Amino acid sequence: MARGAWNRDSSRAGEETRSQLIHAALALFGAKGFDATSTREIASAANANIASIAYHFGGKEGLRAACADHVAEQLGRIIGDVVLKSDPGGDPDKALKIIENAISSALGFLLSQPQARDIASFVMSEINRPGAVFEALYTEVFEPVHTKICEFLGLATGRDPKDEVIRLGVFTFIGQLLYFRIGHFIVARRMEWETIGPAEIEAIRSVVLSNIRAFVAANKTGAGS
Amino acid sequence: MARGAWNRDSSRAGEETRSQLIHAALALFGAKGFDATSTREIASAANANIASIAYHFGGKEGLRAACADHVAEQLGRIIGDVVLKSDPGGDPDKALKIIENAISSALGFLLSQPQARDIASFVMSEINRPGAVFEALYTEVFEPVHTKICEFLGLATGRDPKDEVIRLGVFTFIGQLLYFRIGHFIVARRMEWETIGPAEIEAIRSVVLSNIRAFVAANKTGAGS
DNA sequence: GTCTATAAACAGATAGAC
DNA sequence: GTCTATCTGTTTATAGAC
Repeated sequence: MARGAWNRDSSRAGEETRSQLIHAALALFGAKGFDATSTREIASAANANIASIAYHFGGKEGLRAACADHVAEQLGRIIGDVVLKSDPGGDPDKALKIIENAISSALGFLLSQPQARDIASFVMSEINRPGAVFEALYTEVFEPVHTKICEFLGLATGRDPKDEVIRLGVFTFIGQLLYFRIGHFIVARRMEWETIGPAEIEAIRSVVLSNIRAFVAANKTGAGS
Repeated sequence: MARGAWNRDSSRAGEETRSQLIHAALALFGAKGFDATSTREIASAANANIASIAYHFGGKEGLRAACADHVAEQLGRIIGDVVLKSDPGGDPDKALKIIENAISSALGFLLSQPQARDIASFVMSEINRPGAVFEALYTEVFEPVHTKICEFLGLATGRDPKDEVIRLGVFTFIGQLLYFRIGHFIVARRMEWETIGPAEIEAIRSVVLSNIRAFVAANKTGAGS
């Protein structure tokens, strides 16, 4: 199924409906899962007609693909732009600072934006499903962002960005971030937090950033290895 | 719906069918999701009849609950026993060693056992759904294991196990582990690994354990804080 | 306990009026 | 582009024979 090749949308009203369908679908797919969400629910939530899904996206699968495109674009703006457009200019300290900023803003987005939960759930359910959605997310978001952070981490530690330790290290950073979104309820319960607000995010950020600095210190060339 | 209160299973054949249904369901729920899996598929995979699900579990929801019980029991044996029955005897070095062993075996289980993928997927989809399944997994697995590791980490760092930094720190450990299961395909693609075998697991283990030692070093009382 | 057959509800897709 | 009405297939649950 080709993505985004369904309708030419000659009118503005069509674009509006199309957009509302994507947003409603993303929220429902994220909250309940793709299979558990019926096209009737989506249309109802988007104040649109059931048949409009087939008209705009060719069917439920087309809507899933459109959601993936939307998510890739969103993530590109939120994470990608911050990371991809930063330039440490060869300064290791600046490189570490950029990584810290990227982690901070990613953490803020993941834990304070209501839409982040649905986006994260949607992405999480798609990254274990080999297919067009995975390919789009990987090549458009994961690969470029990971590569760029490896570049910065390589600079910060004085190692080759392609070094296995660097590439795996970046994944351990991402894992730490993500868990506080995935295990949201577990964390809140165990920490005895009613909600995860600014103060709680700050506590998490502090620990994660400390871990990243510890990684850099432990893996710096000349400082042991 | 009360869990496990459906049938008394007076015969051995009944127990056998019941067990096969749980195993088949867990594999399918994990691989495709609860909603995407039909009771027909489950019955077929378990070499049982469709009606047997209603007979043994009262319906599809009862089967989900039975899977949760089975998973809680499994995780209790695999992770829980290793962690819960270790005793560092007040020695900080031994405490760190126990944590390292626990992380190592959890990593081994997550990345090399075929069943781990389905269990992880199943758990992942349930921890964002407040309900009886979440409660069971939290009180029977997550809470006791997390508390115990906090105890060890407190001993290793010389801090109070209830310290916010310790409790959050343990979550960052778990996040690092889990990501290599959740982001399996992303990691493999980016690392240019065909599969994640013993050698690859060893590389991951090395980085994660190094991070944990760096955490302990950075958060030891007397060593800065 | 296990089976077949079927009921009742629901899914996604589509034809055709407007 | 949007709507109603409907087609076709599938779902879970269940009744009842064995």
